[in-house]
Amino acid sequence: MRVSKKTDYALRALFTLADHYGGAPIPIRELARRNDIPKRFLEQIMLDLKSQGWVKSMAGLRGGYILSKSPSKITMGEVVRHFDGILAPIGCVSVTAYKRCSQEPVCRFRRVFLDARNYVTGIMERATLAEVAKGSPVSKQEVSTVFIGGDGI
Amino acid sequence: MRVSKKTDYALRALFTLADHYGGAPIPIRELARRNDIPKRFLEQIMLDLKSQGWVKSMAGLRGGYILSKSPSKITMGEVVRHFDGILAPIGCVSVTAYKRCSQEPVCRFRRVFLDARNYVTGIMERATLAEVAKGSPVSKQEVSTVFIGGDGI
DNA sequence: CTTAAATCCGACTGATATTATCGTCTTTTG
DNA sequence: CAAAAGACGATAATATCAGTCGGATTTAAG
Repeated sequence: MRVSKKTDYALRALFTLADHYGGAPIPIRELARRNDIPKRFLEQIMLDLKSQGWVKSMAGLRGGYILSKSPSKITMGEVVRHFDGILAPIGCVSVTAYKRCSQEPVCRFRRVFLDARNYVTGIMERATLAEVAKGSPVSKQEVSTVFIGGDGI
Repeated sequence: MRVSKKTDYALRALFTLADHYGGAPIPIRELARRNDIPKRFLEQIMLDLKSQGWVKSMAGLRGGYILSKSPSKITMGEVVRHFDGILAPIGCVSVTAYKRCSQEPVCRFRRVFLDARNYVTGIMERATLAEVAKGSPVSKQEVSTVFIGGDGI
């Protein structure tokens, strides 16, 4: 799985909308500002999210976007799959975007990628906006924190 | 982690060489034929593998390639990292190719990708050519994962 | 009924990565 | 010396990424 900027931005926007679920619509300008996303780019993304039925829009003054279903009904896996096409690291172990490989019958390492795929799709498909926003654990051994990038968080 | 064709081809060639570790050198033509890889493309890849110290070459008649170290000393993780640059799904959770993100202090979903990264790098770094070729298990059998959503597994 | 704020739509672009291909040169050994 | 092999540098077609742009439409408030 590789997560593109587009997916990243889509998730940022969706989590913001999840925080305000039930409230007034939030305009793109505000979503862009709060999540540090190029506004014109986010426009495209929001239209895409709308066509997938994850958000609803209201045009005009005081318009904007809201989630069109409960945050517990949208998973990170769906979103990544929609924008990046695949959760698996390689086509031969993908369920939803399987691509045949001539070496499959004799491949030595396919099972390793399959293992990775199984774990990743597992957590991604269970990662609903609601549960993730709440901070519910995602895996058994979620270590307290791993500091990456020098100065931690 | 996304696995490119180049990485895929490199792994195919390496596993073939691992099978013949200690034996005579195998020419590119043969590696290409056996693994269904464009020969001219594989040339490039083998040079790259050589510059990384994973294989050695012998020019001339009866020449070809051999592994330059034991199959137990080369991991799939190293190979993927070399060719694709990153094992993590996104820069903000990468250790070896960390990229700062403006939203990191407030990001809701980073931890989910971090979890995926931790699992994937774990198995990839344990996946030596030797162990994988042998068929040894590489995962940690963490079947009873955590339930994020309400409906369990 | 005008206007400002918002979404909607399609085209376009520049940069980079991917997946190779090609021509030529050098090295080795039977 | 000839055949087979690797070494090296250049080129190229295509795809993907990450936006940008211009303008049209919708809506609520004044």
